[in-house]
Amino acid sequence: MPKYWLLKTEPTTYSFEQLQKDRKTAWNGIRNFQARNFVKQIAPGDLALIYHSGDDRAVCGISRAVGAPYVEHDKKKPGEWYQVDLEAVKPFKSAVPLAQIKTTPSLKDLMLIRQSRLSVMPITAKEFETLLKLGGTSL
DNA sequence: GCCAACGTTGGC
DNA sequence: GCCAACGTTGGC
Repeated sequence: MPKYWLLKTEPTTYSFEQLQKDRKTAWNGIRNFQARNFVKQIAPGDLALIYHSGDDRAVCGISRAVGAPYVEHDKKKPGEWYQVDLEAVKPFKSAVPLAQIKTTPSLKDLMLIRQSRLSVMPITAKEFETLLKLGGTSL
């Protein structure tokens, strides 16, 4: 069984649309211990929803991990950081805005809401399904 | 090791 | 533009 994740990105830096164009990318640049610990737990085949922070503030598509996480070194920030390769699966028919997430009772426990700065977080299968439904999309 | 100052992220 | 939350840095 795949696990489910929510990955946050600033769309002016790297957007889901860009991932669709690239088809596959190394999801990197994570420099936060809590987020890194989650990245290490991502397994090939896991599904990750992509959330745009900043002006969009919406969940806009589905991606899949295509390999195991691997080490990324950073001279400016010593330590072992991790990245993972993702492929675009499909965009949401309609993006699910943060405001809607906040008013949806079954999504009230999303870490996104409680800890807005965390960039990688696990979500439950139920939360994943709920978000897909709100986005008018199925796999 | 503590804490104040500062920087960054992200929402409003 | 502002503020809250959190992380980082540097003085002691």
